[in-house]
Amino acid sequence: MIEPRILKGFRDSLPQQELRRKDLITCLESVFSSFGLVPIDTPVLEYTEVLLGKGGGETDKQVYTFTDHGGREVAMRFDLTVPFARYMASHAHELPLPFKRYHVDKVWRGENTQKGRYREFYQCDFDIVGIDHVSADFEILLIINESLKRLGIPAFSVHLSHRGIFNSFLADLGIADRAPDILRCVDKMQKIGLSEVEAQLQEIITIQQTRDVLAFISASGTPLEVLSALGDLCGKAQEHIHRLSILTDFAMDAGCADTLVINPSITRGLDYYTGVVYETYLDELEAIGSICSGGRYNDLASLYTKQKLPGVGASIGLDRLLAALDELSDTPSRSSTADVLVICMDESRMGDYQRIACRLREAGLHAEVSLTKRRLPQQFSYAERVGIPLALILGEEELESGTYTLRDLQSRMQERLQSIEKLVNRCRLLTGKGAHTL
RNA sequence: GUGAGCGUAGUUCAAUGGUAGAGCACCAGAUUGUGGUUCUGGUUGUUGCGGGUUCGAGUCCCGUCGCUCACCCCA
Repeated sequence: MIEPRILKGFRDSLPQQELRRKDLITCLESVFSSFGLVPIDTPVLEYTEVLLGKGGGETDKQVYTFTDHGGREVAMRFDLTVPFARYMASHAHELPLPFKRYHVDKVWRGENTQKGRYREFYQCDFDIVGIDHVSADFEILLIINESLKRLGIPAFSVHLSHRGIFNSFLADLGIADRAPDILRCVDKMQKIGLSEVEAQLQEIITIQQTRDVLAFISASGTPLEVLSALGDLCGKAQEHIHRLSILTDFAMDAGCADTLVINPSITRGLDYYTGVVYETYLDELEAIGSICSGGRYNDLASLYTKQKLPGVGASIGLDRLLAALDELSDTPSRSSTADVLVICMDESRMGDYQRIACRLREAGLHAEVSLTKRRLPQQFSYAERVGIPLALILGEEELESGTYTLRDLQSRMQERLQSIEKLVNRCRLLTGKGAHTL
């Protein structure tokens, strides 16, 4: 016998979790579509040189690579953004610009595991490519907002910053060459706090420079107040600050400014961001970290093409978001999609059971039939355990008289219905599924 | 990848180196067309896996796999 084990950092998904994930993805996709974004797909495997580019970075060590049967050096995608850059370079001439896409799929990273951090996980990306314009930055912000609202998340905030402002500020201090280290350090602000960041910064730059940097990232208040403070600290970045202020104006006009926070300590670790950057936190679950982040990257496709393809986008951490939704909602999750369980009273009447179940299915209801005769309590318990709300009892009496006994498993009330139409209507009412629902 | 802690029944947890246990859950029956109570009976298991020390290992040692935490990085 072979032990049915699975690899570290890889997981099976039981129906209960998988249904929740699918529901979540369906909801997000409907939001994306409502903005006119279209779905795309790219291969799981790419040439190693395509994914790693010039290479040398920290991500290289985490990428699964191997030599295929034809001697090619191949790599599994570790995010959806880099393959997308390659995709745009390959197909830009076939696509309308600006191009808006979304992509939800698995990616792989061979790093060490931790709670909520796995070697195989889902990413959910949405981007607008082909224009470098504040309107695109704003639309991404709006999509983040709408997504979280539609998921029923009560309170969240989108933290916004701009790489260009910070870089210009660092250049003024004469420490632009250490920008990547400083950004990485400042990015930990949320997690390790101000004093720890200060200590780490002093190992990179002077005490005075550290004070300046801390003053910069500590600016807080309303978006307008922060922008004004940044303007004082960083005169050469007026263009970038102006862009953020237009973005803020748009957000106010669109009625989504209440979730907006300008937070200069947000930098994003990745070095390919060049403009606005986003991080999204749940007010009630800050400890879980950012559940949606992204930003503007204006040089991403330059590895693959001379054509200028500026883009802006964001990525939702589905696993984190699922964990968050689990904590926030108290509704029990189901492991069935059925609305009605047709009870088996007599195995020789299976044809009748399925015939009636099909009538329910044609009416848009999900009907599952018990395949063997078991004691009634067992069939009821099964339905309740997997989350099927209704049971349809078709015994000798009902089949002879053409009637239907419908039981509400939760209330344990049941009633006799005189026709299939009445049965359908009653099921729709009890499950909250209107006639229009499919 | 580096460092640390943990791994016993489906689950939550016990067991001075000396016969592997309890609650909950689960299954069967009392009740073959009605599940929430009660009663009776039952399975709870190669103590993650593999070696070693010992008369004897869940317990001590080594290795391995997995989980958790920190670093790193990030979703």
